[in-house]
Amino acid sequence: MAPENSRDRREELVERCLAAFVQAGTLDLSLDTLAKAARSSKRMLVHYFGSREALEESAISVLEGRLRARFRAGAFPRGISAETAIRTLWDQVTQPASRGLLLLSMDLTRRGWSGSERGRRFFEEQQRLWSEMLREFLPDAGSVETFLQLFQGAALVYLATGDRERGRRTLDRFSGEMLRHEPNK
Amino acid sequence: MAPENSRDRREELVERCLAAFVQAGTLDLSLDTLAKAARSSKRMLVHYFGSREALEESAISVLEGRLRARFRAGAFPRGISAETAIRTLWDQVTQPASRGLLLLSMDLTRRGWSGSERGRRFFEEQQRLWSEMLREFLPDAGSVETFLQLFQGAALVYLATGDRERGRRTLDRFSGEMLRHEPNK
DNA sequence: TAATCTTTGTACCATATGGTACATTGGGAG
DNA sequence: CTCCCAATGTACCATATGGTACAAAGATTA
Repeated sequence: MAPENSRDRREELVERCLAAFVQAGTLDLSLDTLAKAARSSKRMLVHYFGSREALEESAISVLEGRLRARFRAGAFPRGISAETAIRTLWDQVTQPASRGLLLLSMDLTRRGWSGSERGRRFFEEQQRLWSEMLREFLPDAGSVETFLQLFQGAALVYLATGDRERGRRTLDRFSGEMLRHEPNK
Repeated sequence: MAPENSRDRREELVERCLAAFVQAGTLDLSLDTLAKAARSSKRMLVHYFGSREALEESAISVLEGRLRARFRAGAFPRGISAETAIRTLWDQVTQPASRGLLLLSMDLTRRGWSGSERGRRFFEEQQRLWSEMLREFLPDAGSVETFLQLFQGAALVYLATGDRERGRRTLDRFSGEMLRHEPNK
């Protein structure tokens, strides 16, 4: 069913653009490329969003909403062990189908450290999200902090090499450490 | 002393361009910007290197040479503890003066995961370098692998937030774990 | 129906970019 | 001195990019 009013059309366009960004693994698509991928035209993108910047902002907001839903606190069943949660996270994030999403997140993070305030905000929100989600699986704030950094390093290695195993090994090792110090509960 | 022959001039130019890349924290500088930073002209850059791509290749090679010298196996005195070595590495890498170098390395790594074969090669060489350097401080290959990923995640967080402390904390924690399992030697 | 508002295409523009053509200079070799 | 080749500047070109002008075609409303 085709969208009826202008707001619906805008929303449909932003969905399609986000899909294109995810597929490309970056926000760095020209308006023409983007429009083609979204089955629209540069003319219409500018018409509905006013500028490329505004379009990007809309797409990022939608992306953040999705990630919030997917990685919110309580996204995993309460009962499962830290090992299971960690393993599941890694398997999800490094699924081939998720690669675009991971690349796009990394692209935003990179924009953050290259000076983009929006990129920095995105990064900080993801950190917060994951921290809250992990708090119920890991024993203390320090282990959450370590996990986050280890996971990000693992993700970076995965992106650069395509090898899921390196990260899986180190995360398993991390889980093992958890166990050794917190063998119960 | 001014360079005399054509090869010297080329080398001087590549040094200056590398310095510009480091200062910018990325290879993504236009030839004009680059030329200005190198006190030369686009015309001359093309004259000496033939193309932007060749220029980048030269600069990357020089960069790799420097990193090889700085992070080679044996770069640290044999006797020092893993804690000291790790702490020193972190302090060096996150020194404000090193920020451009870190950014540039990350930029190359990103190019690697965005499809650049050269970027991938750069990344793998750095991994190899650091592995060899760390082998004499860490007890086994697994801990080296974990350390590398943790360090890279820490560096990413440092770049995105500017906060050196987060990484310092998790690396100290990692050192502590080492100690707990390998209290002697 | 007439008037108005939204949507859309086509052609265009200004700017940036990597790179080239051409002419000029300047120093060393014969 | 003259010839030649490297070095260099200026102007230029083709392409890509974000964005705009203008006009036409629907759709909506008075």
